[in-house]
Amino acid sequence: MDVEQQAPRRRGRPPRQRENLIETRELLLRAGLEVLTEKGFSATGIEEVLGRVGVPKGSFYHYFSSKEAFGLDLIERYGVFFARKLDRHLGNSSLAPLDRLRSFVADATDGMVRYEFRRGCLIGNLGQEMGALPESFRDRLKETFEDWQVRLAACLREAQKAGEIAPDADTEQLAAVFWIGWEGAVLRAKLERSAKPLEVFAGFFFVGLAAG
Amino acid sequence: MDVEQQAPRRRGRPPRQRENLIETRELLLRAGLEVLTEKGFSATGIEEVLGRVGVPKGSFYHYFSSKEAFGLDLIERYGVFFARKLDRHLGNSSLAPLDRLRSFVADATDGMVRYEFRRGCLIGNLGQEMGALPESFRDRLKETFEDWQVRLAACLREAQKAGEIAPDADTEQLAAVFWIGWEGAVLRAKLERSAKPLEVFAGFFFVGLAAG
DNA sequence: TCGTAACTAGACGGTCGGTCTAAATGAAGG
DNA sequence: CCTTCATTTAGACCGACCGTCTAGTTACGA
Repeated sequence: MDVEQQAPRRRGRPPRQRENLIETRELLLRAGLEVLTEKGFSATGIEEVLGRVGVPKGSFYHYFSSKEAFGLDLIERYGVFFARKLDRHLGNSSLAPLDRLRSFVADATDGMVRYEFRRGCLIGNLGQEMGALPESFRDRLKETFEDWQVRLAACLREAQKAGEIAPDADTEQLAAVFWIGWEGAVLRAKLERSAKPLEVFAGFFFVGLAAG
Repeated sequence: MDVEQQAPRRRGRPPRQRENLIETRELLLRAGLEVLTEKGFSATGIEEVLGRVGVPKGSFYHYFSSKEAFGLDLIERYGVFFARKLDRHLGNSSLAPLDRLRSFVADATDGMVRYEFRRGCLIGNLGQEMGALPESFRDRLKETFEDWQVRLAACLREAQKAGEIAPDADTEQLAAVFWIGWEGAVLRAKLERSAKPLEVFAGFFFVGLAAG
């Protein structure tokens, strides 16, 4: 799924008939996502992103006012992309609530395997880097985590109704634990180049769920 | 505990009588630890490290063959420092085994509070950055985690003997879960500038331990 | 006192992020 | 059709900074 290099670009305003052509801005965002999930923000130069898709620097600063703005856009984008994936799984009412979470775990694990554990989670990456990032990133990253947490908590409440977990369990807190641990597992999986950490954490989480 | 700036340095080989004086190399490592736990490896320039302690660039490359070598030294150093801290807690036989782990958690939490959540775990930081780091770091980081895991597993076995956790629990795996989740919690605590993630994860972990 | 090892000063080349100007092209209006 | 203007690309350029390296300074041992 690598972003393919576009053919050499013609100068000037491009013809409107380009419905099949991927827009430059879109191209930059996709490539940015790829690179930043691998290397993070500080370690990535704009030029590397540009090089991947054969877009010159002038275009970048036409579409984005700065690297910081580009990063914020990527966070937004990744948050939406991920929330959609999450909903696809957690909202799948043909499965029992906890099986929906299991299916998300399987999907995410598969995603890491597919890229040979080179790519992690953009939000986790940037969170870790926060010490070196523009302060504007912090709230966005926090909000993104909270958003995911809300979606998971809803699923856990359903699990509660279905009797899969204890009725007095704090679903909000359990959802928080999941994302805390999951990010740790992704980090570790990237380091070890192995799906083991993901399995180990998920396994423990499901056991712990039962214990409330 | 910030590394204080040394007095302006004289040129040339320093007099041997410097027992009270902190050695330059030592100074650089301490400052490096401070900065890298905050900002990671890629985002940190050696000039920032040098500036903190008033050491000129030439000295750096006298003591370390490269930034990479410096980083490897820091990993080694941090690993030892942390293992010692771990042993102090987990080997404290005046406490029940699980209380020893609790005391480590409290100590580590306190450490993060003290630095206002600006500093995280060096190993976790670099692990996340691995995509942009020299490949030589990978094994060191993995080994460090494994080392911590072994130490914790020993403590958990004691807990098992003391009947604090189920006799058939897989202590190796539980130790792995702890470090996976703990790193995630540290990441999140840094992002949120709050001890809550640490508490939330630790709380869940201890409950899950009981459930085996 | 001289030679060498230990250490420092800072120049150097290279890269990066961001800006800026020029050029190319399509769209809209007459 | 032809002019004008908005849109987008090309890439030179600048200042900042990074990691490396060489020349130089100083202490120590013989």
